[in-house]
Amino acid sequence: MKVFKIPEATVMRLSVYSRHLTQLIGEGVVNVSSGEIAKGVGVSSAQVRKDLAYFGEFGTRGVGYNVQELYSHIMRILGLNNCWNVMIVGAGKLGSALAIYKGFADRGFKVRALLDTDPDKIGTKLAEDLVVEPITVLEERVKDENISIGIVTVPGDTAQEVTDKLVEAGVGALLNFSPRVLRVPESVILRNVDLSVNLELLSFYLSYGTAR
Amino acid sequence: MKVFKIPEATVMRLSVYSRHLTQLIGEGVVNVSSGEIAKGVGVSSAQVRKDLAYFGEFGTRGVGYNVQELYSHIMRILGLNNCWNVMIVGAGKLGSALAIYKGFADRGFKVRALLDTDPDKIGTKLAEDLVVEPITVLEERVKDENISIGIVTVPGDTAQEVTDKLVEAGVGALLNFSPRVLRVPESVILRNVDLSVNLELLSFYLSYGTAR
DNA sequence: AAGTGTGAAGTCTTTCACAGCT
DNA sequence: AGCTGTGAAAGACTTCACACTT
Repeated sequence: MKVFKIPEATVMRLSVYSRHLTQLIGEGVVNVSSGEIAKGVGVSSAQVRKDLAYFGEFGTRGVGYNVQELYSHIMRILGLNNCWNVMIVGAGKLGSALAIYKGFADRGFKVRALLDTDPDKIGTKLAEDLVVEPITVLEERVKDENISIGIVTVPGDTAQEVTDKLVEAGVGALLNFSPRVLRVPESVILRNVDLSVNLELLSFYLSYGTAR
Repeated sequence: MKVFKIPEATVMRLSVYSRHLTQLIGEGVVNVSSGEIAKGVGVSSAQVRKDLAYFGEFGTRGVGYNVQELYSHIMRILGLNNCWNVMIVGAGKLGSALAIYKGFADRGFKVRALLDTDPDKIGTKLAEDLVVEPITVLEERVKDENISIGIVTVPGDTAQEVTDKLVEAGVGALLNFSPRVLRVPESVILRNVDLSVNLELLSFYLSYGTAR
């Protein structure tokens, strides 16, 4: 399969489309047009078609898309046709919240381990099969549980250190919630979810708007 | 002040630059070049200069930027030279975690209220001056506390309802953590932080990578 | 000599508009 | 008649490269 460079924005929209389709499936809708999807998720219909066109022809001209079929295609494209094992490092409020976040489990992301350095947190039971463990078991757990995704929820000053350990242990992708720019090898996929940046964007647009 | 359309990416990078500058200030650095900032945050030096150029000329040719001065400029640009009052609706694990997230307070975002419908959660004390309140006080609290930013951390099925209430009450901007596409009037600023979308992006790139 | 500020070029992304199926 | 799939056009963003200032 020759894959052209896919815009990141396209992949993110696919994820959104797929969730909209879940909803349509729940409502028993069988067919849907690009225009209807577009309306449902707030983009243009041409955008929807272009996004899908990167991966093939999933619709029928004059008719639209079969909801169930399109959903399956997108889930496969996103690599969500089977589970991913996840490790979270940092069992603070945020890490703990993410560890039991239902939205992840629903989409096939299984949090297999939650680590921290704080002795007070170690041993805390968050769910039937999830107990906070010391960070010393990181490498062992990554290997035993076949972890491919690491989530970093430690404070900024230890984020790079934790990242290095995760990379060293062989994790292939990282989701960084710390407010630091992390350095990883080319081969490791990194995404930042900077919560403050998002609020600051609102701040900017609020300021700009009121200054008018 | 005639403001051209500023790319969203530029605003997000400014936020990142400002945090990098905080670090430099801590280290006692007085001057910094666009190249050094670029290296520190992982973008090109031309990008840094271009981003700043949208807002004025802050540097000295041949020398660079005064760290403290540039920091102040960026903070003002971002509207962070004074506080923003924030309300969080949804006191689940995520909402509660965000409510006491230090990263927000550090940057001038004050969480003045945390609401929920669940009687079991109402009354829970999260901090000295933060107790979970019933959602019925939403409008009153928005007005009394002069709330301009709402954070939505309720499950998807009530997200639109909560959003409507926040908009009705007069909130100017929303940060949506629910996995739903929200409808808001043109005048209200909306940003989505879809946690699953970010993981699914990793899933996609992992799948694509391993399929090679 | 060093490093900013910026038009111009290049690249990437979205929208347009219509041929081609059903 | 309706809606997809897609080249071509438009638009947005990034990088280049260099004149200009200290």
